[in-house]
Amino acid sequence: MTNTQQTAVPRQRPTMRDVAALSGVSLKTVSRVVNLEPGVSDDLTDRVRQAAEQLDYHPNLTASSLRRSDGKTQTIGLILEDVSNPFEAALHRRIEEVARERGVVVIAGSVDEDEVRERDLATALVARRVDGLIVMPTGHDQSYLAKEQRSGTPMVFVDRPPTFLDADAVLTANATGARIAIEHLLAHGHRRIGFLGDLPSISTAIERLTGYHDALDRAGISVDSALIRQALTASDQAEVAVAELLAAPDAPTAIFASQNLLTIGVVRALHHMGRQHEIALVGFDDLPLVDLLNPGVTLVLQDVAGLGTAAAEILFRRIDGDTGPSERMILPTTLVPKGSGEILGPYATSSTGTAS
Amino acid sequence: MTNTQQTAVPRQRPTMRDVAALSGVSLKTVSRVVNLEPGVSDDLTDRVRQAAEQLDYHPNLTASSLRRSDGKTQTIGLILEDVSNPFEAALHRRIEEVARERGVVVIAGSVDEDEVRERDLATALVARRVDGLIVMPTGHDQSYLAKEQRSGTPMVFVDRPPTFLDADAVLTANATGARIAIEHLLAHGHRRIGFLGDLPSISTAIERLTGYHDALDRAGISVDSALIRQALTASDQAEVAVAELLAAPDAPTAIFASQNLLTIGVVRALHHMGRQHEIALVGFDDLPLVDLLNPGVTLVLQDVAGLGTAAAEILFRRIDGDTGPSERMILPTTLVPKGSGEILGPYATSSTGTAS
DNA sequence: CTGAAAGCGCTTACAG
DNA sequence: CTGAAAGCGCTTACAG
Repeated sequence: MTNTQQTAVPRQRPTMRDVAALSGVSLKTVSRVVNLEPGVSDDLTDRVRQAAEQLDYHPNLTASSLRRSDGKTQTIGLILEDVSNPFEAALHRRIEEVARERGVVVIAGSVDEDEVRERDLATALVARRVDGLIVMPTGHDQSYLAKEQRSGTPMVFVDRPPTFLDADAVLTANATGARIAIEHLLAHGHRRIGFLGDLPSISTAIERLTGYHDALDRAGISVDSALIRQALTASDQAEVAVAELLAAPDAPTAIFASQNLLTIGVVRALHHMGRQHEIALVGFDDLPLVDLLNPGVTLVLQDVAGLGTAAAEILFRRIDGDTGPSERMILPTTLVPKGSGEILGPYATSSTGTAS
Repeated sequence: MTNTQQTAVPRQRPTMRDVAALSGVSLKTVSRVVNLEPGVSDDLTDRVRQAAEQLDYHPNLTASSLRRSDGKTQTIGLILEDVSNPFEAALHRRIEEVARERGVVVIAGSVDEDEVRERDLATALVARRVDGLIVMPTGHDQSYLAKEQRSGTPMVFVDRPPTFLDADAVLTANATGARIAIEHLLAHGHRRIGFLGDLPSISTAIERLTGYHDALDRAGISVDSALIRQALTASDQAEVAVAELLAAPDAPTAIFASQNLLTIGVVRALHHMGRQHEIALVGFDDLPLVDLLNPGVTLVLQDVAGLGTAAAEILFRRIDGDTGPSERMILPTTLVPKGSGEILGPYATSSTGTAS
């Protein structure tokens, strides 16, 4: 009756050997019962179960996967830029759900925009012999993963395609999404439309700029490079850029923010200037609470759930042995009018805006 | 010169044995070089390094941890309600950062509010022999973890304390935070203050209600249970609750939303009714973009970074062998006035509001 | 239906 | 300074 619970010495974890000894059978019989292999008599099955229960035996999956012929660890790796970014956290959740149905867990990690961290994390995951990898690439060269790929670690890229590597990828139709956003603004009577973009080293940033060009080209409007501001990575930079754009002569009457942090900066700038009902705005990517703003912010939404689910499903097909040629899946975007994108521009006609 | 790269058969991964054979040394010497153990001649070290490079050898951490005397997998588990919830995703990121400095990766999983999933995830993590566990508990009984704890898996609880289990916990001062929120509203001349709460089965929900009671008690105001709405789990429920509260005779002039989803519902309801400048509001937990609303929403913020960092640091102290009595760390909140909480109530005096 | 031996890829505990 | 043998906890490939 002494109170030794608090300072209990960590007992050794029981092993199959312990269960075998207690139930008076061989190791192999315990293994059969634990793995639900058929062909063990009811009597022995019961004895093993009771012994396992009594000892509180829990199988060691790492030992089992080491010996097992397929070598599966029932673990996959997920390389993100930042697990706490809402878009990526949503991606993570979808991937987790697909994995969970198969008894697989996910090791996720953040590499910011650091190529060295991307490689270090990949190494750490491979060292743990994950069954596969889902990567949102940061660096501009994923050829370092080719050896791993050939060694039998399947990998799927998400949101951004791999560079210098042939692998599956699940992407958003960034150019088309951006083009539709610009066409929406054109339809509402805007001709001078500002573009706010992220680092041009990020493939999605370039694709969205391409969509901007495409829309203007199709409309026969020449692109004015003074309206294009790139390499913006944070909302305060976007805020400054908007102030500058609107202060210039021949200022834009509408703005396209090609990433959610930049959209925040634009909203902030317009509200501070009190011009939120005058300058039209369409943003790329979701933003919470945006419908409570006045005006609401018109957004181009990616299919985050679709991206995550598809990436995970393709990965598991590969893990299951599919060796077909690499696949590229492109998911469409949706433009959701909320108010800011429907502000009429100087070229608006009486019929403008009825389409949306 | 045939193009076999595309259909390359997965080569077997090279092992230490392969490196030993190629460099003409023993397995043990390779192990010494790989683990940077001292006392290997420069000559052999070079030969081993070259062979490893040539074969593209990468050590198998799962095999090494199986044999290693400390048995560490350099992996920890994180049990959350939802990895995509902003509060939890931020927690995840902080924990990841602390882990990364030690070469440890994080397996995180979501259990929603499902006790069965909580146990299943814990089992999956233990099967992989994680070095420790950080848990945001969902169920109302964590005694099932006692055996794991005694078997030597350290664990730290975060955000919510464990039930029926003695373990470290890092928590927010929920009652105090709620009390300060109510005192803020009282100071601005409100006497009838609505309370919106989550499921009373969630400990933090109860603590925040306690803070509400405390503030009113201290002010000598009797609690009117008609103003208290509990078991609200989603923003639309909060929206309905606000409509009902404000429609009642002797309606509240201020509202305290004790959780971020509920705050969203209140904002939505007030904006729809056009009463956002009339009814005061303080919310618990962070909400993005809230400063762009009109009025901005006054919030009680938790120290998310502090919670995550502290939980991880305590866990690693335990993993390193600290066997001291279990610790409970309570982090303070911060009230950030943004406008909605400073709307004056019917009992406001001329000096009201100067304090904040 | 049951089990003894070997081995997954590595480290430990020795011996030389 | 180097290495041969044993073993971490389990599954494989047999044999009975």
